[in-house]
Amino acid sequence: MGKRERLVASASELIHRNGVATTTLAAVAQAADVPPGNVYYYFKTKNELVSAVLASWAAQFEAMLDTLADADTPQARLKTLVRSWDEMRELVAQHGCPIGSLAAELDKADGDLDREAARVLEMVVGWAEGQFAQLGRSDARELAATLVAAVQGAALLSSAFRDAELMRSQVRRIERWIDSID
Amino acid sequence: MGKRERLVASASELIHRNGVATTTLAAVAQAADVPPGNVYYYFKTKNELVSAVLASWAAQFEAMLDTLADADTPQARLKTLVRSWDEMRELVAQHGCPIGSLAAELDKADGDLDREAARVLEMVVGWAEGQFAQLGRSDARELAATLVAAVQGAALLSSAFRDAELMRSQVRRIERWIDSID
DNA sequence: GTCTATAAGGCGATAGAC
DNA sequence: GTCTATCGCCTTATAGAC
Repeated sequence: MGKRERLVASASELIHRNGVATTTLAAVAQAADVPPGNVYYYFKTKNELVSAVLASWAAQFEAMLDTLADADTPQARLKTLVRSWDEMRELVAQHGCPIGSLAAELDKADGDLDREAARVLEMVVGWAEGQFAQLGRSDARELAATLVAAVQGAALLSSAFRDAELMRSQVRRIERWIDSID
Repeated sequence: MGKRERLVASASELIHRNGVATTTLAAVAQAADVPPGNVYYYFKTKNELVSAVLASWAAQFEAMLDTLADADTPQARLKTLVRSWDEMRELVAQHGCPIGSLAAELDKADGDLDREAARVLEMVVGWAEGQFAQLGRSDARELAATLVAAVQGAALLSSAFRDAELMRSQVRRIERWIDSID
């Protein structure tokens, strides 16, 4: 793994754990085993590094879409997506949803990183909307928002209460809700 | 309004808008019209100020509970609570739910402010649980988590997409869900 | 092309003046 | 009891050495 790649991976993890504001470039460099201060050779500013982290989450979501293509029905695909938050529930209970908590923090920062974070969330909502549309629902957009909001809200409560089981039970509930839709 | 009170009010607003990490004590002092650096006379540390902000949110929620006592049924009380996020949807679309986004940020900070934030959220979930219990539901805790998660998730998406209507339509949806419970 | 030394600025916090 | 001047630290970013 190249140095630039290692920096993005380290930044992703540290930002998920500590947030953008608290994560220093020195800490990212150390975690990535790169000389401190040298980060600027790969990224002109800290924001550019955060931008690369967001792009990495977007890529990870697109990779997941390939896995999802295996499932035959929209319902099965939606449930597989939702289950991915359950699978990482211990991590979610500790630091929240990586994308959701990052989007929430960047919303309060100035600059336009918040728009990039919104675009990643839009990928998820937009894909879910497509699945509901395949089910013939004219309110597909609202259903997609409901789905993603349920996941994000559960992740927020799960991390606030440090309760991984809350994430689990809410994901199960969302799965039943998906099954109830025709 | 005394200086201490003004400081807490200014801190609440600035933290909601910019987050804890980015909000400086100098900015809080200026907004509260208090000499800069003088904040330390009223609060020994920055964390103590944030703690006072959390206590102020807790007090505001308890004040709302008095209003809620007017409603006759658990359903009516729950819907009135949920509608309060709809009423401040323009603010939510800009900076998210004040309590939810604060809890999310503090979760990533060290110290035990995150536990205080969790306690405020627990007040809300615990109260909702009581309402569902009055409806005779044995799964009252899970229903309460579902309710608060739906609100918090909607607030997160609403602010990420800067879409106040998303908050509105999701609140309406939650109201219909409350009505469907017996 | 890769890395290091250092600068510039801003922050929370303190000590002590009024 | 109230406020001000200032310290010391940390962080991003740059200039220039290897």
